[in-house]
Amino acid sequence: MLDLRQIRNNPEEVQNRLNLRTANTGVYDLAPILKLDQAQLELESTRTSLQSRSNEIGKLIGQKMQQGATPQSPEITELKTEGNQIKAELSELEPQEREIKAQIEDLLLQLPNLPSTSTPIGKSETDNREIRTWGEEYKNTNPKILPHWEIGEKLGILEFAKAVKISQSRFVNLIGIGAALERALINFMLDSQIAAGYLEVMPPILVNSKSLTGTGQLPKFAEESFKCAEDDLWLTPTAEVPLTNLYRDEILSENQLPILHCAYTPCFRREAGSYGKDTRGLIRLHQFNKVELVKIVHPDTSEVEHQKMVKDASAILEALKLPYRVIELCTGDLGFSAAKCYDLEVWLPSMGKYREISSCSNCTDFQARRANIRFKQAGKKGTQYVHTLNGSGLAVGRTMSAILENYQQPDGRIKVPEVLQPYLKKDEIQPNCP
RNA sequence: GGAGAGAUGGCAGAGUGGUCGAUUGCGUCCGACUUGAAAUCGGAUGAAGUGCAAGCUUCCGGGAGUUCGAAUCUCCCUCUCUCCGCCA
Repeated sequence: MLDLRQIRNNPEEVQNRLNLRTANTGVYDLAPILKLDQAQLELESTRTSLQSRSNEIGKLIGQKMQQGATPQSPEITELKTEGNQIKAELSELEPQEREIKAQIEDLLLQLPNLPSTSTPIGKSETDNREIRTWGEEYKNTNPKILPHWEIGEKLGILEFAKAVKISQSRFVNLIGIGAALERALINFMLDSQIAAGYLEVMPPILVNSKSLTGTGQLPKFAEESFKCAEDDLWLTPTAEVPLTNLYRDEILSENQLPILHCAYTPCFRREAGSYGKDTRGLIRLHQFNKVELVKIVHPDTSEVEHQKMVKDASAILEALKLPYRVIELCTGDLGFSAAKCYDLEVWLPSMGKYREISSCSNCTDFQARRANIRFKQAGKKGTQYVHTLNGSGLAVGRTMSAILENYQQPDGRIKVPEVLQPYLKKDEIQPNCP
């Protein structure tokens, strides 16, 4: 959520920065908010002075009664009459003001974060900026390489058809060594991030509406998540939701910061509107595994912590010797809650291109404001909003697909990345191997 | 699912109609003592809105009501805990 006072005090600047997110202006319009805000302030000042007099009357009556006045005495009845008049006026004003406040809140919840001033300006993903590439020498150059879903089915470790029978398209069964490889990846990723200083959490995977609102998935992107019909619970689309909301409505002390968490969870996405895309393989499933990183930090440190988080995520790719590149998203491609975002993209030989495998966002105070996560500085009055960051470390299924392709040998065997061998207790995967 | 109890400031926990944003303890901060620290002692310390400020207003799970006046009384809802049942 954006700061209403910032909108009020610098409407043009906020509007301009919002416009950087879209090719056409007018998508985000502050005018209705400004208008409602003004009306609310006027109502508030009237209401406040009425309430002030009402409080005064209450105190006066209390005093007079203690001094011996009876409830029937003229001075008391006069005050009571005035009190009742004020009450009548307030009963008109209060609902109006509440309604306006609710409208403002609704509108604010629809607005995305302001892009950071350091985010490159651009309209779409084609304007994203490549920061660096890594691991050119590890790219698989075999011209007859099979896409991961084909080699996976051939090896008997990925199975798609029966997943459709069990649930729907966009689900997969991992079989035998395939399941073991997924587990190995999860464990390796978690162990690495724990060593990097993140505290592991295994959170609830069903989360309530407040949590999804706190991190920005609601109200705007309700159609992206699976909802449980009978309860106010949703299947979490990313562990960012439970991890960040661990601290919702809390006032932390400065010395608790930074807080670093990692978590493995399955993630669930409806993928509404992406029916034609990535229909085969592990790239775009309704359910996928992910190891997530979340940081709750002091605002002064969020940029540094963001850079570190990108390092922590890319360390996994480097340990696995998977070629990747880092791109910085432009203003037009930025996610709803992010002010600045780096994507890690892994090389997928079958597609001949890099595909997103991690997205590391600095959400500045945007989620903190929605989720009401603040901290107190010792000896300082008041509270400040923390900054929140999140990043994948990494998407497990996409990592698996990158391994099945980049480590694919001409005879169809898959070499197991060295760092995974202790986890998998194998150095290669071949057809029907146990 | 049945029965009961509860929800108060960073935490614990008092407060059953009037000056209560709320006793107290812990925590935190400042100071004294000390070579330093601990202990001890003294003082300060909730959040939010608005305003240049003084101030004013709101907030005791959420909503509605009674009243001149509600943390306190009434009703509804949500959540938590305990016991029973059921299941893992």
